[in-house]
Amino acid sequence: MQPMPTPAKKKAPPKTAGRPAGGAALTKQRIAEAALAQIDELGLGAFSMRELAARLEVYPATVHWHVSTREALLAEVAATVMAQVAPPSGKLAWQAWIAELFRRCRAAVRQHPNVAQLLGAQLVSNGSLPIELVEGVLAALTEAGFEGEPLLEAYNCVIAAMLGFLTMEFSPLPADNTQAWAEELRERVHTIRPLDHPVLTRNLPLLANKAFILRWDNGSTVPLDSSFERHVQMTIDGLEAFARRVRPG
Amino acid sequence: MQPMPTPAKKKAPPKTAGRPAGGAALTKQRIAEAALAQIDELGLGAFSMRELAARLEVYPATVHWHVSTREALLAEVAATVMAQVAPPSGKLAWQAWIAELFRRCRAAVRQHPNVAQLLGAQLVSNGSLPIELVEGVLAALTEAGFEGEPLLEAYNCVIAAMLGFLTMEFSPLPADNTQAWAEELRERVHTIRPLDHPVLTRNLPLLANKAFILRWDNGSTVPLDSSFERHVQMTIDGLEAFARRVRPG
DNA sequence: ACCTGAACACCGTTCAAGT
DNA sequence: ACCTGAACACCGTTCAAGT
Repeated sequence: MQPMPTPAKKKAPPKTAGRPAGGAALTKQRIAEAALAQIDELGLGAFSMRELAARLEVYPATVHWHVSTREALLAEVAATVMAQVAPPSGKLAWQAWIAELFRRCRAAVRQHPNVAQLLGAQLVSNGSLPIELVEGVLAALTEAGFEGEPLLEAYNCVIAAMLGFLTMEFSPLPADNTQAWAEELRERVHTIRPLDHPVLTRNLPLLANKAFILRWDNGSTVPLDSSFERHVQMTIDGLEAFARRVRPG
Repeated sequence: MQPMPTPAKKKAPPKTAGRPAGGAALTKQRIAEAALAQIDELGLGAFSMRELAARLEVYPATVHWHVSTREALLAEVAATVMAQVAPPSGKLAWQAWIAELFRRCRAAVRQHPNVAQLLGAQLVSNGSLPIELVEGVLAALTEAGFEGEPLLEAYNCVIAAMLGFLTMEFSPLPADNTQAWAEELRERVHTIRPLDHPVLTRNLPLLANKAFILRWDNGSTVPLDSSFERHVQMTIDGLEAFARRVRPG
């Protein structure tokens, strides 16, 4: 089998350079959508610029003409997924607004779980999240009574709580998912020595594959619904306690 | 320049197959250490098995004889970094134990910030964290009065709070760090429209490069010390509120 | 302005063969 | 058991050249 220079996969029409005659010109938007689809299907680990180009039936260099870099494209994808997460402002009390934000954010990530690792674990992607989200959180926290340094701290805690949990809940399995690894971890979890780790041993049925570090499936297969709800509640409780410390009475 | 088959970088001694005569045999441990050093220097994005092999002065295949896969090696590295984070048990009240755990964990990650993204954002690495950490958190939460389903929930909230924050604080910059991106984000942050985002605008000096989503440096350059301390406090306050809900009185 | 065609400098992993 | 030497099947990105 000789190398295949043509990007087209089937019945390759004779291609020529220059802007295509049909209105189907390639745009940054279309590329980001195709990238998201590819990531949804295969995961971020298997995502490649070359295969993306192949699906769009263009040469790899063409994609680069529009997006500059792989990292920038992924940031674009992350931004797309998170575009609509901020609830409308001015309708809810600050506690309810934050709870709503958390839930909407999780809903968005659940539709595209493979982008989760971009959100918290890449500064580029993180930096491309919608500014409405930032403004909304700040407004809610201001309503809660925070200002100055405590406002910064509360804001960071909220964002970390939200994106941090989701990053972990949907963190990807090993690429070579022949379950060999899952079997090994399952084995490891079930052969814990009772005398050294009594609490863990006692609660094993409760924890196995449902608790962080003890999981071999991620949130796509085994969602952590109740833990997430509790996390929302804990975050708000924590914020209220913080507010009381800062502004007593 | 012709291809360089020899792995040795300088004054290549004549190499022969088979176990080396000198006691300097390659081990999984030594490989993991070298990998960690390489990640510390160049970042996870620039880490490669081939360069690792070159530094160890062996062929790439030799590394694979010991570690099976790149992902497994990275999990090993993560485990190494987190090996000693769990505080000794039985000496501290549960609140103090958890606070101590958070701080020790952050101290460990600060020494090797480039492994941060492994901890929360990869199920393999997450699954290889020390079991003492798990047992310790469970013991603390049991002392706090949690059992059954609430114990699972509280545990997940604690782990997510801890690793989630650190994953975000130390999330890596773009690989091609010619500051072009940083300049762009800085620009974006400083040209926010005041009428659309009043709270953000008003607090910009406080937030710029110190708040998530508004940063162009990560925790290695601009540590979020006070926010992290607050996060510890908020987590414990949240847990106490949760405990009160579960076990009133 | 937008795309082709080809090249450059890399990857992780596998495998027969050596000692 | 442990390692060499080479190959396989990929990558992201760049660049001259076309239209």
